[in-house]
Amino acid sequence: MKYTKATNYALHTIAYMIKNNKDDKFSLQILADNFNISATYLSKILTELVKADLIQSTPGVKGGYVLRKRVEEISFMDVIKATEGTGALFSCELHDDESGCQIFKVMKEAENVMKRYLQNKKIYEIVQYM
Amino acid sequence: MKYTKATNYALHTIAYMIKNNKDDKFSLQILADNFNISATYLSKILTELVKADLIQSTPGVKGGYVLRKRVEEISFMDVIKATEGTGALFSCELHDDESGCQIFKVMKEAENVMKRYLQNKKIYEIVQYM
DNA sequence: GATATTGTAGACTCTAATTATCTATAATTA
DNA sequence: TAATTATAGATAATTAGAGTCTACAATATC
Ligand code: SF4
Ligand code: SF4
Repeated sequence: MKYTKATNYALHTIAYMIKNNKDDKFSLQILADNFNISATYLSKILTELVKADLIQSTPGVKGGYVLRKRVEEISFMDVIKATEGTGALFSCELHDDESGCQIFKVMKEAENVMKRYLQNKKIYEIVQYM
Repeated sequence: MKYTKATNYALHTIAYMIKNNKDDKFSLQILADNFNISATYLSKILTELVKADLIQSTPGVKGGYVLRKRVEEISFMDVIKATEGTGALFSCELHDDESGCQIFKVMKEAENVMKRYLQNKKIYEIVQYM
């Protein structure tokens, strides 16, 4: 069980945008060069952030990505949710109804305490130390 | 990012043993039949629990598995650690030194709050409700 | 000591997810 | 219209997860 690299790239991209003039527009190419990955690949990741309404994209000349929210409103969890999805970390198909299951309940609550922590941590808070 | 099925099987096995006379010896075949998986596959999983000293195995006639600890000492985390390993959920190779990294620090602490929760939850506590 | 029983190690297979890349297309500005 | 920028789609490589099968080692019982 590991976070995907996509989550890593997404977190870094947001951190990068906040760090380098949070109101600027950033081009895909510039951002992708930072990680040495292809622009189309990063695009797929950033498109998830667009769908999550964390950033906005505009095509065409002078286009690029720009933050959609105030930095105080962008938490680690917001980004992670966009790239990792919302499914539970623990699930099973042995019984087909997990509700009322004690094992599931514990695992789910454990997941929730982690997520609450990440929801309360904003990315801008740590950017100044990078 | 999801927990592996091996973790699911491991948790269920321990819960099963606690529920069905915690001092008995259980044969691999009996346990595997519960999940409809091959005995050798479950063996690989249970061997991890043996290495983690949670259960003990004895081969030969009248052999099987038996709990190694008092039920008060077996937490969710103990079992999960055995099957999922101890590596961090979040890691990266972009910078090769993660220590001092702010992103890593947040992600690691988030993971830790989940793990602390799971360390405090003992399996026997929920068995009675299954 | 031979035999039946039980767990383990190793080789191996199958599938699905992750991690990408490349090409083509759509939208926008100048 | 041409240049620029993001996105969708097809596709491929790699890895991790999930599982089986065969052979083997250890133990008890006769
Ligand atoms: S007891 Fe819970 S975790 Fe176990 S098989 Fe049933 S629903 Fe799944
Ligand atoms: S800043 Fe931290 S998470 Fe990002 S690449 Fe460096 S070590 Fe990894």
